[in-house]
Amino acid sequence: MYLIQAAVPVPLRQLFTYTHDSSLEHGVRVVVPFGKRELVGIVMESKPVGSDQEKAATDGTLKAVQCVLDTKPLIPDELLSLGKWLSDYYLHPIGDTLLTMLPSWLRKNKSEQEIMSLVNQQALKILPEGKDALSTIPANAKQQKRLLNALREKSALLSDVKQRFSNAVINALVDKQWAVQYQQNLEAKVDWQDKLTLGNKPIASREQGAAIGVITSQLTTFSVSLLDGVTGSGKTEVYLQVIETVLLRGRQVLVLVPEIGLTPQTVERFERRFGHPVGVLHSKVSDKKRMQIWLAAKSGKLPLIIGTRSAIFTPFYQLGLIVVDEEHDDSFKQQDGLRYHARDLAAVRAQRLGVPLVLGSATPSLETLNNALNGRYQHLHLSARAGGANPVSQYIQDMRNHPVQGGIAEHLIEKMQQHIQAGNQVLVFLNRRGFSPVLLCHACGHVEMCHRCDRPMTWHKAKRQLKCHHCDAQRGVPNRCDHCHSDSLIADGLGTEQLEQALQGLFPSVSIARIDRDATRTKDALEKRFDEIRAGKHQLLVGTQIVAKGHHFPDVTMVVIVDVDSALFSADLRAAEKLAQLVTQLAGRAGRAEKPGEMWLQTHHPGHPIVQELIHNGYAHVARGLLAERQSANVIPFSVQAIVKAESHEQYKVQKALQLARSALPPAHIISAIGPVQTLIEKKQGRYRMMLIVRASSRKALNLALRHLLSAMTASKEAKQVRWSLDVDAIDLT
DNA sequence: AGCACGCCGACT
DNA sequence: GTCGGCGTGCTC
Repeated sequence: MYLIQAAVPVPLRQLFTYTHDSSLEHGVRVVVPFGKRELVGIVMESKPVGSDQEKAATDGTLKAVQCVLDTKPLIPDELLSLGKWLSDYYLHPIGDTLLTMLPSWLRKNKSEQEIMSLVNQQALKILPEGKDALSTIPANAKQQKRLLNALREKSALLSDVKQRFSNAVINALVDKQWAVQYQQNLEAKVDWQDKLTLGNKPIASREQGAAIGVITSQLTTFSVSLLDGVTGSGKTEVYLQVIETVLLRGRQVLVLVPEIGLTPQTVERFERRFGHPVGVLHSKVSDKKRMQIWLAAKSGKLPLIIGTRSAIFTPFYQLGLIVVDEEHDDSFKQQDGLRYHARDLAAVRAQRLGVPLVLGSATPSLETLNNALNGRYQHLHLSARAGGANPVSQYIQDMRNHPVQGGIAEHLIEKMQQHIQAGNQVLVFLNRRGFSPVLLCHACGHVEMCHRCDRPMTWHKAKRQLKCHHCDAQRGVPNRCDHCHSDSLIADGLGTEQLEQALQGLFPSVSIARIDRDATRTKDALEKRFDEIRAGKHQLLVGTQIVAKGHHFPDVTMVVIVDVDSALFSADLRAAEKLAQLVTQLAGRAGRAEKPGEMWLQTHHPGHPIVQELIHNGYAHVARGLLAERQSANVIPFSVQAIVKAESHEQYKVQKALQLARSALPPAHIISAIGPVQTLIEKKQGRYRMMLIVRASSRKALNLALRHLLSAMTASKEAKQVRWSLDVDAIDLT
């Protein structure tokens, strides 16, 4: 008799022990009874029954494994141990962690046969008659000729062919016996190495060459390189050439991209370069396809995987390199359930496998930049822009006492008019990230601050009060500015919708395109909107974050950033970093060499160091300045943090639960706790929300403290009455 | 998370 | 007199 410890998909931080008449390997899936239910569990430990005590348990308290789904483990040890690490680090239940990591096919009660049948794929290959026919094929059979040509060098999976050719074309080739369908075993030995088309590459610039050289000289050990290069400096070419070297050595490559960055064009570029299908993973890939790619990557059949966040959980036969493009992008952090950061996890995986990690960005996150500056990461620079100098000049619009219409300075409205009349596009950008309205003096720019925390007070319109989100101090709204005694106190609070309306009033004959999450719910709607913009259907573009990601706007010659101040005076300590990244990304994406553009930042604080640095010295300087501030305030990345969030219909319950959480923490000299304080969005769907920020100087101390907190929370009645969650390395304060 | 048990209000 | 509301408790 054996004791089997299994991870079961429930939100409980423990394994469950079952009995079985034989030993089971780690990673084997089993069906186990669980309460009144049957669940698919994953074997984590297996040992023979030893002590009498254990023997007694086998015929009493323990239940038996119901059935074993796999004859050999489908889940490799590497993933299993990564799962354990994740569960420990993010303090997330192990069963749910594995659930998040694995394709849904493995979590459902799918038999081994059913899963393995996926690796026997229908494929299409050309016959000698087909090759002969290529020269004699009638001119009107265009598609048939195209498909034959595609098959000439190598056969293709039927599912891939079907995406590009109709059934009629495929059937025609089979009927004429020019091509034949056959079973291809995707688990067969690695065979792509000699099929790659390599060497077809542009000559690298001196800087690119240097970066490629540094990375490829150490492909057999763990290292992290930050590829720090402005938009258009050719980061992708560096990736491609490094990837080529890795593939040549028979190793696989994983490329992670932000959610919005994975376009068909990107995939095509990789496929064209290497002449081999790429495994593509994102939220829209079907469960079946996902399972296929998972198996193909695991067996070594797929040389290259490109995917979003969750692709970091792909198993590999022999991984040789991980690339994370646009590493600063927040979409790499999962915001619910297992709140992992794919970029951080990429570093963990690369280290465990002893392979290099390349992080690319024009605007590196402060976490990554700090690691590059302190020498933990290699810092590789690409400064040259392929098309010459940055075509966008940046200016400050001083808003103090300046007449404003619809949130835009009159001076800029005139300029916008000129640009539109010249046949160009104008982009009006509203920065709403980490937005919390502050009380601002329109005459002098003074912002009402908390006397205790020296942080801006948040304006609560309904309660007619100012509140500090750091210490919960509050006071009434003053009538006059504390500083210059002017009575023109204003609160910013414009949304994209209102902005669009106001602009339509100002420019009645102009077509306005709104680009934000609300207007473009689906990815298709977003693509469609971008196509319209490229086609010149709209002259005025109004957008949020989303426009700064991935897309180029060649006809935009003027960019207006409406509200810089809300980022300078945000309760979110990352707001300034995000603003700097946005402005820089936008500047890189608007205009082109022969059509120089201008960018305007509207602010009541023209002298603010962040604004000044951004305009005159660029992101790299701002980022270093922000890092220095973070260091003196001893916040991330100079300390580590986690956030406990709670919500309930009753506000006092939220307070109580988080206060209990706080009281479970070690003393203040080890851990500093802030809160319970307001979340940036205080009430959502009728539920009051608050958070407790927990800071420590080391990951170890934080982890330990959170374990105390967790055991107190799971045992307490107060916590059971609220919805609560724990977010290690949290970046979301909403 | 599910899925039970359990003890109080409006219905055949 | 039952049906069903969701509070509390357990799952090897």
